[in-house]
Formats: sequence, structure tokens, C-alpha cells
Amino acid sequence: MVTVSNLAATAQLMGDPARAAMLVAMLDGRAFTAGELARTAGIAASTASGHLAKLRDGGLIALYPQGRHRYYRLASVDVGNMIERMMAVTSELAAAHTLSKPIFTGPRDQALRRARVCYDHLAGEIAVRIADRMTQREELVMDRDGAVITAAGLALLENLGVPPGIARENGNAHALCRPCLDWSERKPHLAGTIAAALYQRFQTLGWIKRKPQGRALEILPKGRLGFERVFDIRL
Amino acid sequence: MVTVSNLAATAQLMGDPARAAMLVAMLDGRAFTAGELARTAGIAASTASGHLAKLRDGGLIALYPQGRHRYYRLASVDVGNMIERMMAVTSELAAAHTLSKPIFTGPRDQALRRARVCYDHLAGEIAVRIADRMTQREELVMDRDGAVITAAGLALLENLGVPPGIARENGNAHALCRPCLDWSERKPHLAGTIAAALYQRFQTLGWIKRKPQGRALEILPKGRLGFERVFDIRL
DNA sequence: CGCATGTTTCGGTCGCGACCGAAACAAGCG
DNA sequence: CGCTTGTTTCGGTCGCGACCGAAACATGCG
Repeated sequence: MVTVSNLAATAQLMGDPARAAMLVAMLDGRAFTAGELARTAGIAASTASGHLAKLRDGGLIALYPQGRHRYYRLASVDVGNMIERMMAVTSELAAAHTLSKPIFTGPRDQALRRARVCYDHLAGEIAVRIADRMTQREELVMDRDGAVITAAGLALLENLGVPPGIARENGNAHALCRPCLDWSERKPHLAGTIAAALYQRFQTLGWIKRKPQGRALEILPKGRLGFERVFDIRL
Repeated sequence: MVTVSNLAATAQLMGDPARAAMLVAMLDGRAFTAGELARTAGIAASTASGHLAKLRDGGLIALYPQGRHRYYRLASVDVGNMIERMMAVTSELAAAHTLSKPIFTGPRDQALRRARVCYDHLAGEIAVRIADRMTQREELVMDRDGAVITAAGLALLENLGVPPGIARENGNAHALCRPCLDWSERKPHLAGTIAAALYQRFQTLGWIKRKPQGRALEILPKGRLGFERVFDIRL
């Protein structure tokens, strides 16, 4: 067997708390310097540097030197999806196994549960509610195995100004997308190319804004109106 | 943040070669005793027992005591999917990173690449070719974000005798399924509920048979005919 | 109710790897 | 061309965990 030892190696890379923290930080697709990552993981710069070298060796992250800075980011969307998936499974397991309650208190967690970015698309309560509403209106069909945008959904997207080339790329009457289990809501939200395009669109429309650091998103006043008008969701 | 340390814990569980080997062995959904798993991992029974306890703690596997034997199996399909996904990403990374050729030689690997079971559905060359053929005939639409069976595909499935209740469970004109990146072929094959039903059906039709141990599948003479007739695939 | 078989617990050894601080390296900038 | 700032390399410490064999535990069978 070829992949068994490789599998263990990859897993081991993610198995260290410091490395996991750094990977999660990079989960939104942005690039960071070794110093920043060291700070978020709470370790010395030298230690972080070692970890980053290992992650690079393993192919999980890529290096982009830029002038006097050296930026690290995830190697590909696939890596991001893998981490995402592991987080979802892990949180499900934790919920099923430990009877202790989750203890979400800090305002930072609050904001994170409300709206955040999940590698390249929207996640959190708002994303789940959008998916629910679209399902209810039959703009979206979703189950654990997959999801499609129906003709009605495509019309909605086009109306919103999401590049139709992206939305229509598969089939005439429907477009494929991917369900992604939300770790805070424990329900699926929309992921995949279309969800990424939608997320971009929300940003250019000025509905949401990424907070200076971290994965939390701020819902701007224009967004409050927009989400209510288009998706009938009031926050 | 709640899940970061949990994520690391889960990853660490898979990060040990012996544990990874045991998990991969269980990937076909069957249950094994501690002794069997110890043998496949090449470690002492006592060591394996310790590993299994940890995996159980972490919620990755479940225990089914039966008489004087104690059977272990994966805790859920989600866990299987997670491992599957990690293997796919890992093998892709390995292929992209190392320039060395894969070195698949032994007949065991040959059979494995040809046809095997991937948790609960068909994988390997034959699965990829079925997916290709169905796509070509417009019975299936697939991209990296998802997949659907079209009306034509549903007709085919019904014709094959796959329980229509399963095949039709979402929408009238299509049913959702999931693409799964095949680690040997590096192309997607069919996964999800429908693929699982199809796999079962092939077995009851006597087209394929699981080899006594391992994940490799044997294609029976009846299957050779069947696959040629239904999917126009000759082996 | 002993015996055989399979499984887990216990003690003890050993090596890997995470960590830090100090020093060596880059890469602008004044 | 030194100085500053960010990054990596180097040595050295320390603790966790993987491993085994022996012994204790179960469970069904003769």
C-alpha cells in the first residue's frame, strides 16, 4: 500500500496544536508571515518557523516571498476543504461524545457564530439561513450527498449580479454546488464555486466586510437590508 | 475558539502509522477484532488494544462486543468520508510534490487499482469508467462541486433494479450524489447513497465479489457481461 | 469448574519532536 | 554601509507517547 504511511504523515502534520492553529488561521485563504502565525499560535518565532517548514515539506502550505516578508498560505483549496471537513467531523464527534455543553461566551465567538468566512465562502448562522430559505423556495435542492441550484435559483443569482458564466457552467437547468457542514450550526450551508462567487458578490455589493483580523464577518447596514429583501432574512 | 484543539486531537489520532493502518483497514465498513487489527498493523496485541482505546475515546471508532469477541468498526460514514478525503488529498500532494514515479507493482496493487470498495461504494478503474460513461451518455452530470443523476440516469438505475425509492429521493427529475476523488485513478467516481445502493446491487446480481480479505473486488464472469452490456465497458 | 483463547492493564524502556534563546542570515532603509 | 526588522538555523532540555512482555481479566467450551 502506498498511501497509508503518507496518510499518517499528513495527519501528523495537523496533529500538533500549534500547527493546527496556524492552519486554521490560514483557512480564510489569506497569507501570513511567520511572525503573525507565531503570535496567533502563542509560540516563539523560531518554533513557528520550524513548523512552517514542516508544513511546506508536507505540501500543505506554500511560500510566497515578497520583498522582506515571506508569506505563507494554504497550498490549495483542496487542503482547505480537507481541514474544513475534519473540523466538521470533529465538532460532531465532540458534541455526540461529551455531554458537557459547548460554553460559547466571548463576543468574539458570538460574531464568529453569526457570520464568518469558510475558506472561500460564507458560513455561520447567516449562511445556514440562506440555504434554508433557498431550499424552502425550491431554488436549491440539498441533501448530504450534494446540492444543485434549480432554474429558479439561477434566476435569483443572475438577478443578484453573480456572474452567470459561473452559475451556469454545468447543465442548462441547474448548477452544481456542494453542501458543507457548518460546525457552529451543525447544519449544511452552501459551498463550492457558486458559493465562492456569491461571497465575492456580497463583498463588492458592500453587504459584508471582513473584520481586520480573524475570520469573523461584519454585516453592514446595506447588507442588513439586502439580506432581508432578497432572502427574507432579518437579523 | 472551540474546535482548534479538538481538530488537532483528531488529527493526532490519525497521525500514528499503526492507527492509520487500522483505520484504513476498517475503511470498507467491516468490523475487526483487536487481534486482527494488530496483525495488519504489525504490532503487538497489547499495543493495538491501547491504540483502539484511544480511537474509541476520540469517537472515531465504535465497539461492538459479541460473545467472546470484541469487534471494532468506524463510528460513522462521516468518519469514513473524512479519511477517504484525506487519502485523496494526500495522494495528490505526494504526486505533485515528489517527482518519483508511483511504483505500483505487486498483483495485489493491480487488483486494488482495478476494482475495490471505498467505504460503501465502488472505486478504482471500473468505478471511474462507469462515471465517465454515464457522463458521456448524459445520465450523470458531475464536476468538482457535486453530481446529479439525470432523468436518463434514473431510468438506467431503475432498469438495473436499484431500489427506486433510493434513487428518487430528491426531486423529480434528478437525484443527488457525490463525487469522490479516486486515489489510484486521480479522477472522480460516484459516491453517496446512490453509489452505495448500486454497489449492493452489483453484489446481489453476482457481478462482483469481495475478496476474502482486503478491499479488492473480484469481477465475476456474470459481471464482465453485465458491465459490457449496461455500461459498454469491456475489461 | 478448570482450560483455552482472545483482550486489556501494568511497568518500564526508549526515542522522537516541541520548545526556547542565542546567534547567524536576509533585506530594506537612512 | 551600518542599523533595524523579520526570519531561519543551531544546541540543548524536557516530556509525551509508542512499544513490548508479563500478568490480570473476561468468556465460552469441554
